[in-house]
Amino acid sequence: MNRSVNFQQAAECLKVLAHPVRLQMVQLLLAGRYTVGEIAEACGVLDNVASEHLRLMQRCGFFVSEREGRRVFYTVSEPHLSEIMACIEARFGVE
Amino acid sequence: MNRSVNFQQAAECLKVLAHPVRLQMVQLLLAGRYTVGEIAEACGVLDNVASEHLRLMQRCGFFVSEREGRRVFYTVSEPHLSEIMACIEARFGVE
DNA sequence: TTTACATATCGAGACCTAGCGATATATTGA
DNA sequence: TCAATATATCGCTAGGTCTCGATATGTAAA
Repeated sequence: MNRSVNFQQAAECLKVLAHPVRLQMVQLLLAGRYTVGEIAEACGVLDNVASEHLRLMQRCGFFVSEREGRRVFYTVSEPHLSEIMACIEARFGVE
Repeated sequence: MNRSVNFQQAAECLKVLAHPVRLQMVQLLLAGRYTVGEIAEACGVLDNVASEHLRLMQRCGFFVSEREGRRVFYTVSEPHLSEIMACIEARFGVE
């Protein structure tokens, strides 16, 4: 038993996930593809703040970005993210 | 869709989980019941450091402690923890 | 080519966290 | 009671994170 886990790397990624705004971004992007402005508005933060959060999420492989004109769209790129979010919803979801 | 989630509370608990030593503690305690000293040794940290990590885990409901004589045993008390750990192992486990 | 728009980056300040040594508390046995 | 063991707490320092306003970059429309 006790499958070998890279705790260091796992902790770094969990730390990125461990922020209320970033969790909200994950839930949003699991449902679709949105621009920085749309994400910022949905999460109630300034555009530059959203941009920095998105950059962190991108750095650890959760999201990818695609520019279209002057907009940049973000999408989920980590396959396990929906599973992890499901666990979080199971524990912290309210009826 | 988009089940309503308490992102604030979820983020706080994830932040507690997001530490390599604490992740290791979770994996250990999912497999059994151990004293502070045993946990500290297994995780390669000083007893007082382990004690502080364990207190954090206890505060957000992941662990509970039971004193027996001069020892204190810790066990997992959060039912979703094994599911969450399974997700983490699926993503960050090495073969 | 100038202007507006969308996003990204920078620098600063406030706040938080990790880990350590020292010390305190609790329990047991001599 | 005194000493030993096991755990918990405290005070400190170093380093990290969050958010903001300001500014920079990239793109398209006028």
